[in-house]
Amino acid sequence: MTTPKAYNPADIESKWQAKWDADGLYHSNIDPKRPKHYALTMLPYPSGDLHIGHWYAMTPSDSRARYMRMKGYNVLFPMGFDAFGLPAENAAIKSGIHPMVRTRDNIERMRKQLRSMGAMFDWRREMVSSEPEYYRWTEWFFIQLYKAGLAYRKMSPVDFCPNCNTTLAREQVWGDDRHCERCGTPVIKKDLNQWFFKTTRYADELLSYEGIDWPERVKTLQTNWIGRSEGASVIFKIAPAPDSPPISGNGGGEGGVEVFTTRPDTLWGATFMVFSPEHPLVDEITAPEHKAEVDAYKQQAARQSDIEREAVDKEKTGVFTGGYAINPVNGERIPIWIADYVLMSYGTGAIMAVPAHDERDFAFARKFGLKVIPVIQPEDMPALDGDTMDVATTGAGRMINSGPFNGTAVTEDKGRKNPGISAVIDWLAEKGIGREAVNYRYRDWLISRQRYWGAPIPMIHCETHGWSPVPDDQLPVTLPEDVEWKPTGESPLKLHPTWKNTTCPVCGAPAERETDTMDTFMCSSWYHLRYLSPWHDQGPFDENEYNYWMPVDTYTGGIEHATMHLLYTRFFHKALRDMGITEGHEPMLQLRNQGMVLGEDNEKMSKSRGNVIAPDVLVGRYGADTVRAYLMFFARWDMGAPWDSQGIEGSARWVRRVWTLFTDEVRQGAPTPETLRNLRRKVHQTLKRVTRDFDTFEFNTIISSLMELLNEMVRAREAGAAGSAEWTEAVDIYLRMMAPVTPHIAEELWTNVLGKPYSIHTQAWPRVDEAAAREDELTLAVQVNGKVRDRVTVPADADDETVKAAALAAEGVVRALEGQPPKKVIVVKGKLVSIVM
RNA sequence: GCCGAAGUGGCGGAACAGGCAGACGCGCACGACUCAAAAUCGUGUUCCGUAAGGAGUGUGGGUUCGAUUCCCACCUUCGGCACCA
Repeated sequence: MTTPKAYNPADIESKWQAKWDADGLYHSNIDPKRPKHYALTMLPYPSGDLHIGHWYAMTPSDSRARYMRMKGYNVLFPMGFDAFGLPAENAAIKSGIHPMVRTRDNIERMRKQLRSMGAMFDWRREMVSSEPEYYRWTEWFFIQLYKAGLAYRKMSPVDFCPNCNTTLAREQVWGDDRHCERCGTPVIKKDLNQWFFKTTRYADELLSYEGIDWPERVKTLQTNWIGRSEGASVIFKIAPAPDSPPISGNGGGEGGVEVFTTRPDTLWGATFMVFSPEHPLVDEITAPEHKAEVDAYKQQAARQSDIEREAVDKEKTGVFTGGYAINPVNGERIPIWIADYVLMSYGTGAIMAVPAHDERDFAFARKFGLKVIPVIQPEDMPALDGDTMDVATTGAGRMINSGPFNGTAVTEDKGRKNPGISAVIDWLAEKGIGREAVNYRYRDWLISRQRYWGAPIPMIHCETHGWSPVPDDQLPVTLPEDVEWKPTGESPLKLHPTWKNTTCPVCGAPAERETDTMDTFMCSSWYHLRYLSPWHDQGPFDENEYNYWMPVDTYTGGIEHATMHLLYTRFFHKALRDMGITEGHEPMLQLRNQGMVLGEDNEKMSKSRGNVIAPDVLVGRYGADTVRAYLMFFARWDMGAPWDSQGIEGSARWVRRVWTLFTDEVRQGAPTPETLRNLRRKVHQTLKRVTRDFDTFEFNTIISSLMELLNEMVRAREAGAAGSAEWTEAVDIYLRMMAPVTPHIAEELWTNVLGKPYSIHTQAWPRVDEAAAREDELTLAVQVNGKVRDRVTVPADADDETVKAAALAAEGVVRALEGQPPKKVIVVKGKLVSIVM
């Protein structure tokens, strides 16, 4: 036994961290005898310093991983770094420090900070995405996707600063006028040939969440992001101008343009077409007298961001091209306009406009005086008149002005479930004008980046043989260190004098490497696989490790990744599954998201606002255990909350009071049986709640339950309970419950102060004694006409008649009844009695 | 504008089958210990009211013996965004 001493977190924490490390206490190894639990938390970008937000994400995740370990699972809880990306390259441009040097320095600092957390990370399994041992396999995965036919090249516009001569990320384009963050020059669009993955091939499968326990919120976000809609694809022929050459067409054969619509039942009401200003046919269809106007409109549309173009309350704009199309269902000649509310990136970039039954088309038609023809008559409305109607109707009704379909019922349903739509689709197919079609908002994944600090795209281009993947035995294609990363308008790798020169894998002739690098989301799509065996050099992972640990059982991280990262990693897993590399349909079975810690001013934390909370400072002042406890306590984990630097005092007090209670000299007293019974009951009730809350990720109530039990124990100790068997049990269970939350002080009290066998972190989670947790008697509220008038205490097993009698005899009830007999008495077992007068 | 989440004391939050609103903590007030302060400990703390009592979970309705919880309408805040054809 150690003599009582003051609580000194700095000493305790560094001592135990060193010992756990030396003993390999947190090494996770395959053990077929135990059930496994792969707990994964989103890996940080090595920005330089650990942020309180990292702690908020990671420490509750660590606590839960520790809890699972005590429950008997063989737990894997790894950590690594998502180390490629823009900030390191920007810093290099500004300061001249090589991205690799900066990244390695930052990682070194963050590793230290992460260790101060006292988490159960198995550091032998650390991965760093910017090291060749890792990105060798990122490249290898690219090649597998390429070989599976999932990678292709396509022209695609990027934001470009003509002054800095560089491609800009969305975050580098500032302001309403869309200028370059660095120099203020207005940004332009530049078309580049880039690599894509066919994520859309998996769109339908990604819409199924079968077998995974993910928050509804995330599933809804992903579903909306994929945006599946059912309808029809219809070809509109372009009406040739009297003396112009024939029109080339766009996917619709000779002289036709393809359009997707969810409302083929309204085709007879299509009185004009609208093309996106970027549509490839615009120049061809534009009549000479409209050319100047069309070109001017195209220019101003290109200057806007998608978000501006998509703003709902914006006044509709557009110009007439002078061209006409033929409505295929009735042969009408209809004008073609261009407008920025039609986006090239959605559907086919051209729409048929039905102003009578679409709000945007209606606003557009009214503004520009275009024809409105109603074709769906709602049942309970007076006959619609295209000239006088003042709002588009979008609901159900019967088809009118629609040739063979007049009288057909149209419901509110979408797609084939709607009889009107279904009938028209069949008719279109029969006539060869259109077909049933499904459209997605989801787009293929653009992975090319005109950057240095990323994984090279392992492709070689030969004049004769086109693109070939780099042969496996030449992987990885490593980044050269001697590059010019100052912006030049080209990928830095392209400017390197020799790096891009290689030979064609097919013919051996001189050839060039791809000089773009990969999107960092590519690196983070498979990092959970690298953790399994970062030492493995025969493949991305060791199959034995995969077979034991995968899939990820619990994935924790921020909600902001709901649509990008979490969809990419699901796509990745499914694509690899189809190549036989992974198994199962989903990589992560359970997902839980934490909310955001805001600054004390209730704003998002940022350096520029000066409201950033540094965990290092807090650890220095209070110790890691207190910071961990406070982060679990101060807000609902899935909600987050503004930081409160006074509130942490409460957690600090709790930790100190535990220390005092367990290190004070034990003075044996003469406790009453009731004191001991009450203590035991509280202990097991608390255990029950804490167990449930760990299971459901409700961390804040774990801490408050532990605080409550501490208060009870302080009272019991004053009543002489210390030294009793009940007290010994209470202390034992208390420390086990505390261990996942505050691992250092729990270990110190367990091993050093109480002299129990090292380590507390290898102990089993205690079992609830239901009999001990049960209440002997209950205090019930008695309501008269819904108002609490008194309380009665009855044995827990009292029958309803006994309870009723006690309630009616209670003083406050008698007074409220004023001598009148109750109309009804309701006894709610264990809760209350409700009397109706 | 649409989608999602949320509105409970001075503050963070609790209430987990519709059943005692405000657990736990912060802050505050008073007290003990101190020459004093800090730390620690104790008591109190939703609002109105001296009290009895009354009101009260964003607002207005509804269902119910009983609603923070369920239903309808609305308001506000936060997050995301697609004028999605």
